Amino acid sequence: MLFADVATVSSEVATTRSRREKARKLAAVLEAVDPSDLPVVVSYLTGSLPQGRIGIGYATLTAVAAAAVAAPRLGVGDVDVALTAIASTTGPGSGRRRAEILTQLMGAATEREQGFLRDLLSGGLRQGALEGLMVDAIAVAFDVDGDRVRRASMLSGDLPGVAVAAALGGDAQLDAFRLRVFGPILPMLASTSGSPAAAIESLGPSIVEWKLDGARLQVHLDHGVVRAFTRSLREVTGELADVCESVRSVDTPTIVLDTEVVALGSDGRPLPFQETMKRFGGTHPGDQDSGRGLSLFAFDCLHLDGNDLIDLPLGERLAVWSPVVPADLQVPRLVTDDAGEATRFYEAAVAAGHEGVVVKALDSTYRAGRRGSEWLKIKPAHTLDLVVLAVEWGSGRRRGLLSNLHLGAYDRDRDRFVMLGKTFKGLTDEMLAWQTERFLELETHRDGHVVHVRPEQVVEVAFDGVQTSHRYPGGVALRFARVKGYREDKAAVDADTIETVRAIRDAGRTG
DNA sequence: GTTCTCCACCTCC
DNA sequence: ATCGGACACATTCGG
DNA sequence: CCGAATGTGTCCGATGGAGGTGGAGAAC
Repeated sequence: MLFADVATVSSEVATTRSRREKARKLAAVLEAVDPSDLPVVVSYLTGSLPQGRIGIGYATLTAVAAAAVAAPRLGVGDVDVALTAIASTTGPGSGRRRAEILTQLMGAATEREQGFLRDLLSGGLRQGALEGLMVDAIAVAFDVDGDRVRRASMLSGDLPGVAVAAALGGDAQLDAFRLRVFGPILPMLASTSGSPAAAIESLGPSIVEWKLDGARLQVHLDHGVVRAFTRSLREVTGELADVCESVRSVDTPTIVLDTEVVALGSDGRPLPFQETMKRFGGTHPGDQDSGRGLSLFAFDCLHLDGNDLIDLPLGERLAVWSPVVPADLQVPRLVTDDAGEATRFYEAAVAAGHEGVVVKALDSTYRAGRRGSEWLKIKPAHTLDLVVLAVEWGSGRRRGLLSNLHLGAYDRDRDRFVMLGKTFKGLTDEMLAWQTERFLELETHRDGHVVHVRPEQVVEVAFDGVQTSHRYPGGVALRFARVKGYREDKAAVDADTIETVRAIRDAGRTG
């Protein structure tokens, strides 16, 4: 198949609003493509590369200049070969060599193909369709059941492979995708809820468990061999030898556990998230800290000794696996349908320094890869009134609007505002329009795409916590900041100061 | 040539 | 990770 | 009973901070 056909359908999909229509257009291409090109085409049309990251970013892309050809001649396979060559180029001088290969590829592409390649390589493909729509497209193209496609994708994390299976073997082949030990599946995710009481009310009898501020880890044990995978299915067995070792103490031949790993202090209280991450990924030989000092907390089980548990209700899963796993490897939990009890458990978890709780419906199956309402997470939020120091012009669908706010608080010692982070979240279209006008009025000067403003506009910002920062002058940054609303009743002198921010940080340290 | 610093990229949340 | 907007589908409402 | 209004499930896109790795180029 010509690469141009892929680029063309991408731009058609981008201008189509209806999701069903997008899926139909994608399906038409899938039907036409040779099975040998199918995985690559599925990958490109979901905005990803089969090679994964290949070391080409915005800087390289903008530096590459090549005249476009008039008539398409690149095959999908040609592009794949070129990108594979780029991905496999490493070592001294590799940056230049990668740019050369990219220039050649661009020089063989039409204008439209160049644009598609640029979007694809920069990760900025915006066609309003990614994996979700591709699942539907595969179902339409090969006349198979959409739910089976979705399930196969979640169980394998390999949508291109699923497409090939659907094309060659139909529903029967899709059903062959099963949970396998050492074949990680996409983890189930949680939606957000406002309070434990609200969560219990909507879910009924539930498990309420600590939400730990660490990293998700899916651990597979089979006859003494342990392998571990992150939320995105990256294997981290080698980085977490100690954690894997601790799972070997589970006294059963074969088990797949859904867990969280977190760094705990000597007092048992959790250390900051940054500390957990530091202990991940240490690939330096002899690094004392790497992989050490992480505690594992299992909260679910996907497979036990030949039996897949994911289609059992949560309560039955728990009854099966809980007796098998040592108590000190299990997350603290409560089974209840009482809102008051759940609330007290949540408050205790927060007081112990944890993020909050997750409330899970006792009768829910394990929906791999889905973010359903059967799991609800609750964490406390802080709120501050901060001052906008600057705003960045938005891109994509926010082009032409001032979008990303630089947030600051007054620092008495330095007699100036210090920046605490940025946010673009929580803004409605109406607020975006308003703030674009407002901040252009307050503009003092520009620096690239940053518009600096007089520090006068107060904004109410919610955030999950304060983290230590080496980027910002106050030494602190807000985690997951989002706008709650503009405070037109407040002047900058009425806003919160850096002292308040530090107080929140210190309160979090000691509980 | 070796070391140091910066930047781009990537992945956790 | 968070959030708002958009679309598809199910359910309820107004007549 | 029908079409409109409303609610729910999902997906998509726009971007946040920390920290680690590896390459490029400057400093020595």
